[in-house]
Amino acid sequence: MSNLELTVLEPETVPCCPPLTSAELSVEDSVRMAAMFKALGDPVRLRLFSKVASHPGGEACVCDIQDVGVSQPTVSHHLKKLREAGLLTSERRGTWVYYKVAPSVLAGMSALLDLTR
Amino acid sequence: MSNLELTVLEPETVPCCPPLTSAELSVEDSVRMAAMFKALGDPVRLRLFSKVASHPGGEACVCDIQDVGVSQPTVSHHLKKLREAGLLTSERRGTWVYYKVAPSVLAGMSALLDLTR
DNA sequence: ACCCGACATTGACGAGTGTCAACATAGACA
DNA sequence: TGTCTATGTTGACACTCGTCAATGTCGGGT
Repeated sequence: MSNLELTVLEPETVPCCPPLTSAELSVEDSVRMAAMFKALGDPVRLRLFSKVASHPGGEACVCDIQDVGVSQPTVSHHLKKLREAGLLTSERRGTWVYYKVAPSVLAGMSALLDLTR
Repeated sequence: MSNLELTVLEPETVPCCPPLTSAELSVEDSVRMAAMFKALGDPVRLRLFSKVASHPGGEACVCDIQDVGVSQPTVSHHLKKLREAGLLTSERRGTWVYYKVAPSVLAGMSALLDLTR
């Protein structure tokens, strides 16, 4: 199931946009990128994302990262949002579900904010 | 007046955080950075920010960028949010108010998302 | 078959957000 | 002073969001 979502998001691995300082964002790009920024625009989600990104191997199961001060359903809800935004992918292995970052999308966001060029 | 706000935001020019992939974000940092991501998490705001950032000289008056499909008060409202998030600074020169990007803050966000190191 | 632990979904609620019309303010210029 | 233009503020409204309790689902073990 989560594999299907991953497939859907795959085409977006193409580098999104030139740096913000070099050209004005198109309407469609602004909608797409704003959705990603929005996903990181909540402290709990940003911490969850940070925990996954900094975890050894670049992936973590929910049990490793769910200590963020909110209830388990809320954690699950936020992880779903991050997945839907294309920032995380999930995979079930036995009892646990593992989340990992979607590196190409992150690189796109970084490039968008790059000021050096 | 806007100069006062600029002064308040000045201390945040210190590079915020290590890259997300290298260490887990602290609670306070996640609150602070999430507020910035949140400010860019609306398509209209992201386009306004893009228009300012890509404008020659790195600054633009409202009249240059207000063609984003919403009313003038809404544009003003969004610019205020971007200012409060520390992403833009404003300065009145005669009839027009000029907005420019706060480069150090942007650099901090870019560094946070940097995957190369 | 049963239970238990890991994670997701549903439904509900208060708080926050984006938007506009109406109005206010501040400079420039006659 | 008065008027026009540029921009900000206020108040209201529909809608979205973050959160939790309750419940559901899926796998592993006994």
